[in-house]
Amino acid sequence: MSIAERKEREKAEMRSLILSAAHHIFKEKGYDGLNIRSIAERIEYSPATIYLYYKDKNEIFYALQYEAAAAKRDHLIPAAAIEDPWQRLIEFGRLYVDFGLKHPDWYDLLFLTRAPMEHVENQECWTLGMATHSFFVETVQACVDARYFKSTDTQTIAYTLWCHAHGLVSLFVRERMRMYPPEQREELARKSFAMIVKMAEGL
Amino acid sequence: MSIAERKEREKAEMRSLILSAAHHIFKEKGYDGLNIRSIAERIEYSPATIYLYYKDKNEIFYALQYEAAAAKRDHLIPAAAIEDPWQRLIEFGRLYVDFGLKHPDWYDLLFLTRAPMEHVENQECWTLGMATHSFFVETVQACVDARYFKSTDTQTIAYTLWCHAHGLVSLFVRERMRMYPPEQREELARKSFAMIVKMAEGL
DNA sequence: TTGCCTACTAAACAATGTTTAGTAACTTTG
DNA sequence: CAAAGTTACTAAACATTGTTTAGTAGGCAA
Repeated sequence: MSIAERKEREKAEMRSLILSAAHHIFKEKGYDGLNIRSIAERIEYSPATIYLYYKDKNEIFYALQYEAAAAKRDHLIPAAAIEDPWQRLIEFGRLYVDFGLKHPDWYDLLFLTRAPMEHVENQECWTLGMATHSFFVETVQACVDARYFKSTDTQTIAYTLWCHAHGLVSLFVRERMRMYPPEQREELARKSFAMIVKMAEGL
Repeated sequence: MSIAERKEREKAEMRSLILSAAHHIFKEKGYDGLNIRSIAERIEYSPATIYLYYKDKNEIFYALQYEAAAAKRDHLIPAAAIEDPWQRLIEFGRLYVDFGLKHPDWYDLLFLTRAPMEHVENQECWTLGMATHSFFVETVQACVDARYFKSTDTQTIAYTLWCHAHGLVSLFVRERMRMYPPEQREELARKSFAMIVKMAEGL
């Protein structure tokens, strides 16, 4: 069965080659510059070959989205080491915003792009995202348990904080902050983050 | 010069006819269902004719975006009548979120779509949006002036509240709330809005 | 060695944005 | 009013991009 094994390995390698090309093109040319022909050209195969390894463009897209979710998780990992739940929550939030501002393309792909959620495919990515989200909610729960808040509505607290962070990053990523001079934007984001922390203290 | 006037009027009517068709198609079939040929078919002209009235698809798109901005402004108008700045601010926020949840397509077009901001065209829409935004910031300023907050950093307060509302609507519009059962989502949004109001009280 | 099967591709198809070249009706001019 | 010019419109084509089809060449099995 060695031949079959080799073939399977080669198949996996080819999928990985395609995805890696897609990854590079996405990083260089963004969402709009990513098309099947450009991937094919980069790996020096015909466009039709791509379809032997991925059902359609969306499947490649989902795979990329998974990479974004993994990158986000990796970015947030350092927060997990912090003992104190309140400090952990703050650092988690800070890293979340930091990820969005440093990797707007990835954030866009995860949260602002139309295509991905339409069909409930892309299970792995959703699962990974949910794990990260659960870690966040658990940290809020730990804060609630330790009486860091007066409120005990973990769900609403978590959701409210998420809304703020997500809104902050989204306005950045989609360039809806034109009313503020470019050099002020990051500072405003930092101030706003500090403000929501202060506000949360009074919860 | 009557003929020239008539021609100008006819030109404006045609532009309006095209835009109205685009509007209907957008409402029925959404962003992806809106294309030049479908507009042409609806108004019973050839696709090429569209290009005699709009430079390209983006220009139609920008015009639609302006409609969305106008719809948003109209939706928020009732808040302006409220005397007390704090109550006005709350109502403004409530109506903002309400608009987003009731007209996800419009909100999407205004804040979540990639195309519009790329070139700094679409001046009128931006101007209209800025006017609405200024009204919001002025209301926050009025609250600051009336000592509703301990903080006096109007800009950061306004931005923080906007981040929350925008994040809340965005997560809805782009369906990133799958972890909550559908029937819980609106309630969670309402609770979160109430929570941010409470949090703002302590600012 | 023969026949099958796999990986791959050229070419085509379909959808959609956009341009070109031409036509018919309307308007101006002499 | 007739000739010339202009305008409004269109059919057809072109370009791009996702996707499918019909094959082909080379490895693999019998």
